[in-house]
Amino acid sequence: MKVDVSTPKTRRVTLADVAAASGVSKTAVSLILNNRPDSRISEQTAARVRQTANDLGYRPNLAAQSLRFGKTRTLGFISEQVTVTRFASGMITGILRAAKQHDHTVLMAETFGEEPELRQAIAQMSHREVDGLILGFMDSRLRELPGLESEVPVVLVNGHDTQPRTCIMPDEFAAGSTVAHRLQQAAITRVALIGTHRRATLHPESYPSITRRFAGLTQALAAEGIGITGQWELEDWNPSDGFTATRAMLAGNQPPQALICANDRVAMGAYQALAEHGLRPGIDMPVISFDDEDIAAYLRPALTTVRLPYEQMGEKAVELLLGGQLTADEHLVPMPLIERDSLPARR
Amino acid sequence: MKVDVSTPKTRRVTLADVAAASGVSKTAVSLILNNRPDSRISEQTAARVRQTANDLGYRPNLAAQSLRFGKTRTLGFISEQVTVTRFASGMITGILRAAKQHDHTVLMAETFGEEPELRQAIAQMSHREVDGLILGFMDSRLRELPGLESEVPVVLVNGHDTQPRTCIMPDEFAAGSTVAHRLQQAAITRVALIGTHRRATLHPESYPSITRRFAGLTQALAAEGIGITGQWELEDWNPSDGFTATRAMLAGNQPPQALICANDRVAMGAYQALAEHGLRPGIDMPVISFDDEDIAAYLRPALTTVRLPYEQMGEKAVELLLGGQLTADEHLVPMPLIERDSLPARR
DNA sequence: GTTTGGTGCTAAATGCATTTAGCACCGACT
DNA sequence: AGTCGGTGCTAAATGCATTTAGCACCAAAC
Repeated sequence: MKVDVSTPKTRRVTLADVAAASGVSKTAVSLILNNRPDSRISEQTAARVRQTANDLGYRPNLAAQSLRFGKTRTLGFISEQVTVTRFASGMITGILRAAKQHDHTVLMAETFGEEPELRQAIAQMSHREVDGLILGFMDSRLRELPGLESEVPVVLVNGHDTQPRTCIMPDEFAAGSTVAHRLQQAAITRVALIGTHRRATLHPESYPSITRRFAGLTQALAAEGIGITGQWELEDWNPSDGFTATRAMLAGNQPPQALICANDRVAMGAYQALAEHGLRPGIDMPVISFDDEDIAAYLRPALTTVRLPYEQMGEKAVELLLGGQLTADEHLVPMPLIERDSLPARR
Repeated sequence: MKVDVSTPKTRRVTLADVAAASGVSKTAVSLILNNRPDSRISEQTAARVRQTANDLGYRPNLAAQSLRFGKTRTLGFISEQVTVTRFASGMITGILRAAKQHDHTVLMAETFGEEPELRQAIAQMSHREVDGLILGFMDSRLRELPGLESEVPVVLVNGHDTQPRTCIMPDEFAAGSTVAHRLQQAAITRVALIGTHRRATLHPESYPSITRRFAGLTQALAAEGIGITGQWELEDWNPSDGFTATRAMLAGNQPPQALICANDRVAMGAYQALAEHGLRPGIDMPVISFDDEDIAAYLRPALTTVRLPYEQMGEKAVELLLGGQLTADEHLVPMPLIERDSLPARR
């Protein structure tokens, strides 16, 4: 059964239609429907026109409005990798929610991590005359943004430009304190750091997030009087890396009282290595981590971790863009501790 | 240091500018730049105009074009839950990729699973005059779509309407055969099914995907001569559910030779229960599953699973929308088997 | 009586690209 | 000489909402 469900256009109702139907000029209708303050239209006429507009189901044509105003009530979101993890999703959710609040819609593009794609997406978006542009990155590498000479206001989320530019970052440094303080409360005095980042260690200025995460951690641990038994440098932060590192750590002769994992995936690998060693994560060996990906809740015991607040970051980006004056500041968003079951209760 | 990076608009280059700069009429410029076939403009003039347009960096104003054509070269994507899992992300990626190929951009909205939000999003999008609408659902419940009397062509991804409507579904039934056949190749003759779905069993017509998944499975297993030692009904399909069910299964007296898990999260729970029982997943107990979420690759041993092809489904949605005649058919997209390490090699 | 000030409304211009209808000119043919 | 058919181009209309400038009318004020 082939049913054609493509639909022939019925002509839409225009301002002129409403004007004709209510016997006034287009001007009058426009003034009335937009509630222009000093329009001096009689309340009678106004009521009649409003009624007619309503009956006819009139909605102003957005293309026409855009043409007049040079504004589209649209925001562009260009993301490096939507595909990867829950991160971009959180960002999208925050952006969508905030945009809706401001009666804006969101145009999406993805660069798949490629620079030409990024350039093209930026061109595409400014061509579409978005009122603001949000660039979301997945790792916070410093970068030079191509093709951004255009006139669109821009906010970077989770990344920096070599130019001064408005950007939004998670407060990784403070997160270090959060973790150290929490460990101190659990009366832990010796920890192992599973997973520093090789490239970040080599080029700290290129990986501000990771660098701050560990700087905050080291400083706060020292302040709380917690010793570091060792730290393992990794190329990547996937479960298999965490597994290898933890295994190596366990083969050493300096057993820590708890594990700080670079992120949740590393923690997952740590769980696997601990299990292999007959150690129960969270009981025989407390674990705390960063990010709060989906898997954090899936692990057994569920992982206590410091959340990357992507949703709030997305919201904030919209607020800044639509809220008026954009200044080239860096905005830090706090990272909340998500208490689950991999770290003994405070005492 | 406060640097103002909001940017005052520089007037954009219009067709009239190009016309003036090259000393011809707007008509001529339009004809030339759009390569109108029988425009009878001399090649000399054309070359000159093209040069000027290029020098000035002229780009046609899309609002003006939309106004004329009533087309926006924009697709709307309304998703039930971007937040949840990699699924919507895969869909987005596919849609974005295909849209770009057709030189369209994508407007996003999210319903957060609420019907009023869905209705509003649909209204919003048709108001924005999108050229097509993609509705993406996360569970494939049959549903009645609100506020869809409008004139926009629509494709549903992973869901059905009570109206005849174009929709795209994963080929769950065939996936059942894939799994059964693969098990047969591994010489397995008795399996346990971890996780049928309570609500889906009660209302099969409301959960076509789940229903088909198990119908395909049951039928194909029978055809391959593989026996089912038992199946566990679950309320939800999260790791904790899989854990509970597998534990119950292990307490029984009919040990299977392999586990078929309802999805990857269930499989993750099954891994945990097996480990608790001293059984090594994939070695002492082969496991196969459905979906191919991120965790499938993270598990140890990595999980062999049948992928939900969301990316292809997103692409297909765009192709159908932009490819001309839309018919109210259901399109099935094959689900590929992703071989990893939780099922012994074929022989 | 006529200037002043409201009041209630409208014509026309604007933003920009596209398209229809058609003008002006030239060479060729009758 | 007059007509026909090209060729090369243009003026004006169109799509739609908003805004500026201003018209027509009436009452009050001088």
